[in-house]
Amino acid sequence: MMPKDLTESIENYLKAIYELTSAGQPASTSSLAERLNIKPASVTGMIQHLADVQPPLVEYSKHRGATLTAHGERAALEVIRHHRLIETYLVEALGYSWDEVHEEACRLEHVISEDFEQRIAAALGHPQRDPHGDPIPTTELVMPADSEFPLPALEIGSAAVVRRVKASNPALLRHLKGLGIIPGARLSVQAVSEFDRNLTVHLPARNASLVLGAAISKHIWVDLVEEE
Amino acid sequence: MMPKDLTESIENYLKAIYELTSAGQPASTSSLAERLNIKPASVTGMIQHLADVQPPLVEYSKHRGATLTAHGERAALEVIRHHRLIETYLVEALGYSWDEVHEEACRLEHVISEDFEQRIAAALGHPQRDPHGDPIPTTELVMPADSEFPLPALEIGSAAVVRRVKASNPALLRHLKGLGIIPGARLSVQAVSEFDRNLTVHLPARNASLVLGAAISKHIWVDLVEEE
DNA sequence: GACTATTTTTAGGTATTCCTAAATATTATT
DNA sequence: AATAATATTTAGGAATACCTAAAAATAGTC
Repeated sequence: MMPKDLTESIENYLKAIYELTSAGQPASTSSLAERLNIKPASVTGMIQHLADVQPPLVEYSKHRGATLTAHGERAALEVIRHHRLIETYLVEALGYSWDEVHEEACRLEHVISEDFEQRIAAALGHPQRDPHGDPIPTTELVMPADSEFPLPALEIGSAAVVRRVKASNPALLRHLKGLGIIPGARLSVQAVSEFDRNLTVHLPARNASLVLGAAISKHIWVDLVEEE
Repeated sequence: MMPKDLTESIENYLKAIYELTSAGQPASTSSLAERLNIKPASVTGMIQHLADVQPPLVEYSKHRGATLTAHGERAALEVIRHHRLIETYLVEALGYSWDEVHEEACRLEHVISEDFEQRIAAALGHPQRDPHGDPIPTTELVMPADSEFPLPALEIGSAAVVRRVKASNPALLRHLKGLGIIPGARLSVQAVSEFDRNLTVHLPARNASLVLGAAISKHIWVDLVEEE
């Protein structure tokens, strides 16, 4: 039942494929290459390897991209659970800020034991989301269902709450925290600029409005809230 | 000033050389091979590499073993500091027992950042020894001086205190804890068996005596204490 | 001091994971 | 439907860190 242990490199590929395929499409060679900072030719080689391994970790047909098999998905969720628990632990137990945790978690996620995972999960009270609001897969490796969606899809005037800030760039994260854009923040969209997709966002808690470019707003995921 | 970052493999070699040369002799190819579970031929290759790198990490002359350069020693002490701080953190903050920490620390020691190191050191109150009593190098990478010595060198009848239990085998560590042989334990040697070097050890706290074979006793390091 | 046993080194090889450059397949445009 | 642009794959290579087998050096014994 327990799959062998995978190399750090393979775990990074599986994690990247998981995230890229969450949109419903297979992960293309070039999208993987860009995300992993590896040349496309190398990605092709690794994908072919992951499809050949027994049991196969990905399903692959030439020029058509890769998706995870059930085995591959389990392995990916294991790494994602590690990553998100570690990020949470660094913030909650060691006083890191949310912009400092990504790199550390990226290195630690591949080396911690299942025992370590269980202990920090217990120490944190089995959290359901990490400091960026990303859901933490359960011990049984199920990704919790969520209902949030990217901010650009929010209707003008609807009240929403920030659920996730899907960014790892430390400077961007500090910037957003400075603006009050953190999980739990209430907001609504007042206007959309037709050509550049800039959003004018209102934050009732600060009684302030600000403008977010499309490159930022797509990383902010929100959920609808009842008006009060 | 800051040396490049070393591979996990190189860090393991440097740590092993540090420990093997602490006895005053250069580390031989075969002793390194045995400690690292690597074939001697491979060790020769790596030692030559470590001596050729700029700046050199080891000093090496053929058939005569390896010692660390100042650079190599700094790198080794960095890894050892990581290892011992992590072991301490696992016990103090996450409830591990002293026999469960070695493997976890061996993996984590290579991937934590200096920031992580500083944070756990601060969280622990900058401890001077790890759960096995081994001294933790300072932030400035100085190994604290110590006065302890192996139990077989303790004179019969002298009161001593256990300072270090230099073992990583979990079963042995559990055994010794069961016997009361942990850092801080008072003891004295009542008798030495002439041929097998077995020691009859008395533990005043338990008002009990026990016999330790030479293979165990050499891993127990003690310090003299004033009689009261 | 010669000889044997042991240790160490050299030589050549393997697996992993990346690379570049060239060839090929797909997609978009006219 | 042909062509151009883009994406992907193939082919061949490099670095790291191991391996085995054979050669060479050292150490121990008579």
